[in-house]
Amino acid sequence: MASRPDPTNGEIAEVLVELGDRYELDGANVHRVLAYRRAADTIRDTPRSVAAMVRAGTVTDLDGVGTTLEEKLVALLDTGGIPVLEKLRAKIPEGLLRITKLPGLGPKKARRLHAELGIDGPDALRRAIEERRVRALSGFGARTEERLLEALDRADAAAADGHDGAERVLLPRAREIGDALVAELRDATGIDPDRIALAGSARRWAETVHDLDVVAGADDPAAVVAAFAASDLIARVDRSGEHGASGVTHSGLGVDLRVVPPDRFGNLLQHFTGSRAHNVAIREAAVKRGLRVSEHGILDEATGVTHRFADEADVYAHLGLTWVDPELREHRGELELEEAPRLIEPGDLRGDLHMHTVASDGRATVEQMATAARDRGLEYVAITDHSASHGFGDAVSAEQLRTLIAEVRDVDARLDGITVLAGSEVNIGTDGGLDYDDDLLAELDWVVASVHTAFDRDPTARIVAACEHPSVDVVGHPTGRLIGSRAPYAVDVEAVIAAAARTGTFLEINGSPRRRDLHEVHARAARDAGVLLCIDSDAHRPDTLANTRWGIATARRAWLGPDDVANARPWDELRRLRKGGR
DNA sequence: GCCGTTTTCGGCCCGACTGTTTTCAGTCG
Repeated sequence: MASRPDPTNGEIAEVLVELGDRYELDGANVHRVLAYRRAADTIRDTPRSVAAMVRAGTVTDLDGVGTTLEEKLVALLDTGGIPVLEKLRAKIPEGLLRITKLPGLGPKKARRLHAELGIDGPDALRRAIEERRVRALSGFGARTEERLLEALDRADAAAADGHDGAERVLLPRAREIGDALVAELRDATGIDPDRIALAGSARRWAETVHDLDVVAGADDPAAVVAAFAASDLIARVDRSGEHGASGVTHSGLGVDLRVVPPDRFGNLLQHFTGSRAHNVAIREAAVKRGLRVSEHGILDEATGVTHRFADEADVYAHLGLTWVDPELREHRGELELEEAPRLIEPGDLRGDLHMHTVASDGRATVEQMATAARDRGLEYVAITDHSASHGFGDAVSAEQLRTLIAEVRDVDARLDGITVLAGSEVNIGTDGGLDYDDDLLAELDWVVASVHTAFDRDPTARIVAACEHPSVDVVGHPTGRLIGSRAPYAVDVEAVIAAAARTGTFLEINGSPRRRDLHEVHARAARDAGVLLCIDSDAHRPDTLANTRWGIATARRAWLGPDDVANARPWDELRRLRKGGR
């Protein structure tokens, strides 16, 4: 019998989400639906292969995975499907799932539309509204018909534009707008600078942001709301009241503003920073102690007293929890911490070991990159242009690499205040081999090995082979994903981590905001396996040297401290840590 | 469907808003 490849954790999670969605439309108990979604979240966040855990009989070790789900996962692995999912697929039309994505239309209403009017998707819904049949149902009215028709039109328009209308923007764009808005509101109102902040996923430095949350504690909320409405950054205000407003930026990013009296700013900031899973876990734990947590305060049910805090740290203290940095608030064990970990900070980075120059596809010279890096406070950089097989006319032949090495040596000798290292970002070939011969590679101070071609040609074996090479210091962007546009290669990250640990190879956290590769979950697993991580900019111009900030964000979300990061060390220390102590 | 300092059954996080209703269910974040 032909064996099928194991589903990835992401694929397993998708199946469970679909099961939850279809169960919900089938009228299942809401907690059962929630159980599927929670298990999906846990599985998506698990760094090890969940398929392997299922085979080993240990999958119920995961939070929220019990014997029933285990049975379903066994079936998924053995047969490629889950019987009840097939039944639900036959019973619940695909189009019904689609219309629950319309704002204002949830599973309960969709279920009734299906049961009572036979509506099985967007087209049937539109027809029923046009024939005024929807308003005849109890609980529906003319206003609901109007809103649903608008929502259908917007969904069609978004589809015509080639997206699904629920876009997430990359963090740098979101933070640029969010930080500017916060600064503007602060300047316009004279509010205490410690009582206004960007919250939500932007404050957690997530990879992408769905909308911005701005929270404030002010004695005069109306002034903050007025400043928001007057801001040039806000294209349209959709709602406005005495406690806040919501609107849309010129680029279509939604913004929610909430304002409370200063004495409860800490509660508000905690609530809107999230994540949802973090907050749910906090509230569940609090309930067991007779406390009810919300954005308005912490209610002690025994005394009836609501405790409010101006500072977020006091919210955590009152709940008996360790305050942790926002980047950790993803319900990945942070609530069990007895002490907040010292996370890596931008100032901890001493070097940047992945950047390009005009020798390949960069825009600046070796000297310009080195000078810019020095001005940013770095002690050392490695110049790592693409290697001989890169193509695009940007390839660096062996002869050109020798010339480049000489140029780097020259710049290093002339420039004070920074060490400039000769390196390369070497392609890993389809056979796992590298572009330059071993003697030339051995001349380099620093070698990044990356997959840039033939992503479907066994990337795991090729990367593992690169780890075995004595001159390879680090694997660059190990999974090759581009956030929102390209899935990771089918690489077994566990196997790569194991190979890196065994061979003393470092793994990169590429700081390009659309890469952030390794992902935080894998970076954390690598650290736990004893692998050192490199946080690099992959800069192609002087200004993108700043991309290490996004790599730092991923590292912090991976719980990494300075000791876990190779280039948080002085070069003299790091050079001795390279494999073989070269 | 999961889970246990309320422990193998009976619960399971919180509040605002909306539109539909005359007190609330559904949706959303």
